[in-house]
Amino acid sequence: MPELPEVETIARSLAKRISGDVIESVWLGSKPEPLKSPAAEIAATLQAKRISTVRRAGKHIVFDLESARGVSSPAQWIVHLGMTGSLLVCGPGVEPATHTHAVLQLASGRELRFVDPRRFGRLSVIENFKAPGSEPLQIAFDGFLALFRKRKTPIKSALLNQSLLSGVGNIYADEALFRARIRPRRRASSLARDELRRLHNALKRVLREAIRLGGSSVSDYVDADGAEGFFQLKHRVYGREEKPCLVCKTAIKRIVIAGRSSHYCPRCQK
DNA sequence: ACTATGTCCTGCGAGC
DNA sequence: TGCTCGCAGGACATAG
Repeated sequence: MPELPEVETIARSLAKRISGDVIESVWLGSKPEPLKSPAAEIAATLQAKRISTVRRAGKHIVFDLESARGVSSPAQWIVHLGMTGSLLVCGPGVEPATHTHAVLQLASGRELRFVDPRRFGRLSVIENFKAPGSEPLQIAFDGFLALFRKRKTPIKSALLNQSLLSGVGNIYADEALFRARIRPRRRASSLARDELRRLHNALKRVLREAIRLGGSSVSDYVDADGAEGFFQLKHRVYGREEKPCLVCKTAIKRIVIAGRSSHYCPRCQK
């Protein structure tokens, strides 16, 4: 489900709602699948901690923890939502959704629930988490250029590689490439400097606008308040196979690159 | 070191 | 109505 704009939206709504709240108890589902750290370690790290901040790093949600007396702790709870994960703040009376894998009881009386049908999401605790790639909204153009200059892989695959850029997923890769007028199968190393300039700018514009609109709700994505995003209304190629290009009316094509569907306009994108 | 492919899961809609 | 198939916002392991 979630790429950078969706994760940013979720992190902001969580920060607004549960910053300062204290984790009183932790329940983790019996299937250990979604746990990257041992269940006992996660429970022990979260227990009795105050959530000082919630923020995004790449596609990860980072909960900064402190001891309930306010002493900051290096420990962080890291949640990766995979394809279908969601974090919901709700009252204790609300019936838990199927595929609820973790429930945190908060001192305010509310619960923070992690729900994930496909179980591609991951929970872990770690000290001083750092996402591997660069933040696309932070990296300067020189750094952006250096990431791709020597890669022979298609630019679409390079954009999805989280150790290069952190946070770009399938929707925003396609949308940025359309706006930069670059075909997804082009080898990254074949892109001229001005093409990479367009791509860098297009990616930043697309991500910023998507954050402003609360992300893309393609099937069932909602933020921690249950609110939908609206960027899906601005998609120009993603999910528009065979529909007319909004610029030139040519039918949008769908191809598969690295196992992921990729959408582009064969006329606008070179 | 880089690149391509398969696999992990459940659920939904299309087509028969 | 009920089935089978293909597809889905992601990231790893593995093989070349």
